Amino acid sequence: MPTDRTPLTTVARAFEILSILWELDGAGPSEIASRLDLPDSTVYDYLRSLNDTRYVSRDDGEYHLSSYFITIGGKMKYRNRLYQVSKPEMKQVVSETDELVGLTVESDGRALVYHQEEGRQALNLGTYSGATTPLHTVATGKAILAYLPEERIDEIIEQRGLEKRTDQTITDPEVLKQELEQVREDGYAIDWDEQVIGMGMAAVPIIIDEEILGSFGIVVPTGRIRDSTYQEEIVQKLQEMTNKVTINYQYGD
Amino acid sequence: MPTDRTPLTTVARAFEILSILWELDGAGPSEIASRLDLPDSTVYDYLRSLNDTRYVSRDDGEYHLSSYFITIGGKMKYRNRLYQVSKPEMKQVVSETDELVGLTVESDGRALVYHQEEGRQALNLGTYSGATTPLHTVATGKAILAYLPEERIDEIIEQRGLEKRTDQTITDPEVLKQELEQVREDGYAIDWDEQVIGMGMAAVPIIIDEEILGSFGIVVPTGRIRDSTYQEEIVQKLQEMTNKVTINYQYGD
DNA sequence: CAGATGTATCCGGAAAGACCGGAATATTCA
DNA sequence: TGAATATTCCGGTCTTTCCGGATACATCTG
Repeated sequence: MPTDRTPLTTVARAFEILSILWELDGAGPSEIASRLDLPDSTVYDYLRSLNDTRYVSRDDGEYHLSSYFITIGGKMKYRNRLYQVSKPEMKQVVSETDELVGLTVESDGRALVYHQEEGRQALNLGTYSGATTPLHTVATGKAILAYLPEERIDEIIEQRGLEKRTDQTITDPEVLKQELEQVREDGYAIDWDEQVIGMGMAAVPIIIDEEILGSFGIVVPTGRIRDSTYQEEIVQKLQEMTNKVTINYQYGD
Repeated sequence: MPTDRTPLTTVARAFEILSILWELDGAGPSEIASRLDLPDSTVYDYLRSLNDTRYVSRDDGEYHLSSYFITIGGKMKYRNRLYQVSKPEMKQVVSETDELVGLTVESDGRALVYHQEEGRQALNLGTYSGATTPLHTVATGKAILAYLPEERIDEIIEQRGLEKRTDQTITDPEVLKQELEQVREDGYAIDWDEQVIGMGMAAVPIIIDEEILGSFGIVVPTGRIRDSTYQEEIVQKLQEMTNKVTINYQYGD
């Protein structure tokens, strides 16, 4: 039986400090030292070392994550095949609907807005590429959750819980599972006022080779999504888009 | 005299490995070990430790940078004041010109496209948020370079050189400095075919409290930018935008 | 402006833990 | 299926981290 070996403490600490720098949006040795209950001089050694990498830099006497993270984040996205294939289709849908269209993926048990395209007067209440939310509070998340293996769903609920965002948020695992069953039946997910009051969305899963890669969603004001004609229209657009993307993803150049 | 202490080797190596993972877009112990001339087992210890952080994950038997970089990159951008203030103005200009509008900053001696807004049929030859290029090959870069302290300019040339991208690229430091002088006189920078054939751009610096924060640029096909009427029109739009942003940056809520 | 308080940096030796050879699995490929 | 290659596991040695204490620097404060 392999003895679960502990990670290299120096590596673990380095990244712990990185995360604190991120959280605090910059800090000095003493502030971090008190958080980690380590001597200032030790933390200083780390910061000094981190500062020698491209990932951290010192401005105004504080150590920060450097803009290299923006470079990596941007390039990572740019070289992702799903993004490449999706972007033109998303722009197309925006030009037709003038709403907010997003590509969401699962990341560490949460819904990550991978990319979004905004119409001229699209509703945008604080979503952006890079934003994360609990999976169960948004249609895009539920469209993904519905196609994850049962064990993984349980694991996520276990790990993350079912945090309540608004009065509409589903907080009971059984209710959630019923809803996911419904999503699988319909082939799409809908929500309104679950994440943010006044905002609703429709979402469809992107499934390739039996595997859920993410979901496309369209965000609209709650009022409009409750209109079933408009809802149908939007869902249809999403499904068309997904079909094209699925094909291009697999067979495109 | 302080003895220049070496960075913690473990920290340096961890980030070196991170960079290799990024470069190779995923790898295993042996591949990295041979690059760094270290035993496989040592590299394994690092990968194991990195995998315990949010920054690296293991898929398909390989270790990769995780999508957490997209989260950080996206959020870092989203919480940046210059971005917040610039975005609406950039959208405005796009709606007026239907070209590609970008916000560029200096990052580690290179031009980093921090954000961009695209018109419907804007020219887009591989620029995107996160893309970097040498400063001297693009108008946005020159608009920044022109307002950096002389020492910093020399340092960048020293460190990065003046790489040739096309026949139009400036490769002589003296010629570059003359051009930067010209930029300071005019208050804007222009280029065409220096970075990519067929693409040209105009850019103006964003200066607040005597400090250069970045530049706004508009990308257009070479043909159009050579038309001096259109050039003037574009430069004027950029200057108006910069004025608004400068004011909002300082005095906005 | 001097003194006081807090923070950052520097140093060197003790103690912790990274390092790596070698063995055991796991995976790939013919 | 067997050989070859890659990954994972282990434990003792010895390099490096770690940290107390000293010093430099910055910021208040009366």
